[in-house]
Amino acid sequence: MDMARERRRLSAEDWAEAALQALGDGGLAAVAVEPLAARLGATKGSFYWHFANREALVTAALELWERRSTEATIASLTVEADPVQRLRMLFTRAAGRGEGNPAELAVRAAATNDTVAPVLRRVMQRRVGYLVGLFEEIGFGPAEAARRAMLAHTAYLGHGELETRLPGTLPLDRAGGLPAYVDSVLTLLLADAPRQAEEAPR
Amino acid sequence: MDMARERRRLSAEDWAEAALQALGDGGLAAVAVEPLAARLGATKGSFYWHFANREALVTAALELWERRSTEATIASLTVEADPVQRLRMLFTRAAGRGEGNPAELAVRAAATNDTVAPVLRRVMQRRVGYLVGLFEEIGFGPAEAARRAMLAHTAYLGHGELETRLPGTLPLDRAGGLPAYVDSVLTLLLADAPRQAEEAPR
DNA sequence: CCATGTCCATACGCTAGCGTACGGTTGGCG
DNA sequence: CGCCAACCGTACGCTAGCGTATGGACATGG
Repeated sequence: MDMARERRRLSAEDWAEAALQALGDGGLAAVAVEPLAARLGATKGSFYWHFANREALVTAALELWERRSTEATIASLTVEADPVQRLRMLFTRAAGRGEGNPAELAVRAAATNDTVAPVLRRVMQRRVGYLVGLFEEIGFGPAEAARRAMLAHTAYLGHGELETRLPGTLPLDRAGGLPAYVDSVLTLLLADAPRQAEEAPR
Repeated sequence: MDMARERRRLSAEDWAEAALQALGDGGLAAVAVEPLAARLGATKGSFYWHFANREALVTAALELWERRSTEATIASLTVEADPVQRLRMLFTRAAGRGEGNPAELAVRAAATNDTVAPVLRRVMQRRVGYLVGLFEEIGFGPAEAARRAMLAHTAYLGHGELETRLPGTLPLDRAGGLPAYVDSVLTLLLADAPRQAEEAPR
């Protein structure tokens, strides 16, 4: 009677992986040593061999998350040359996943935590920076690009929150569904797009 | 030597008020009986006279929050007749407060909690519903109004999150500041408005 | 084949916070 | 005044989770 639960020894990565999983499932509070140990079929003895304390585990999980978020964004980046199409891809991907991005939501929900805050800040600044570049590439001037990037980003944040936390709150059923919404948002974000180079704010 | 801490007896409202305060300050986890008792200069004996358990306290605090959020929105509503101006007011108020809305952020961060979820859902649905009505009043059809309301709402959510959690992440310094941003967002949200597409003030 | 370093289980102590039991105040009313 | 009910303090038990101590298992090279 060998269960699916294998009996091999655990590495620090195994713990970090499980921690990230738990973070997505139950929030930062769920990144707890003893529950995780039980989930992994091990005990605290194993954990405290690999990590100094709980905070180190949280840090490791966040590192994992940060790396993957960044990689994912970069992956989306390299495919398409046209910035407008890149923007469309980003929005489609962001809005597309059914249940949203639980890990990110958990990280954001724990934004007040001292371990979490700097990681989150880095990720967001990278994102906004990328978006600003995108809008500049499209042809907006620096100021207008920053404003549109910020609108795009905040809309992304709010959307993800609604999608994963309160599904069904979105009034999309009578609004043509998600694709129509993405189209609409993109249209608004690109309203009055200049051909290229600079533009003068109204 | 009479301290500022008065010695009068506490009501359930006092506890609920303190709980709401703690919620804003330290999140849902900070709504804890013993710390609050200490903060109020009382003990658990008092608390468990007024409330059955911690969850009842959380419920009371949320009730307080829900009522006030609703009242605040309604208050903003009754002043101005022009829907475009109402929208502008909403955005200006939302973006204006310096440190944001800590209580709301705490509630949203605790969205997975079973006590919190229904309250949050109600508030958000009311908000979105109001926004949809606003955009319809402006002249958009139901579907388009829903989409723009959703964009407005998600942008509001994301903005509040950034403002209170990660101040300084907003790339507004080189984008003309917050008023310019609000103008820009409003312009985009009202792009191609059917009827009286009048907007321009500075 | 056994010794050493790696990895883990068990057992323990400690803390914060929930909830209960119960006795003591306090204040208004008869 | 005196009494009853509302209100509160104190003490207690309980749980979950952190962190430590220590001995044992297990592989692997000498």
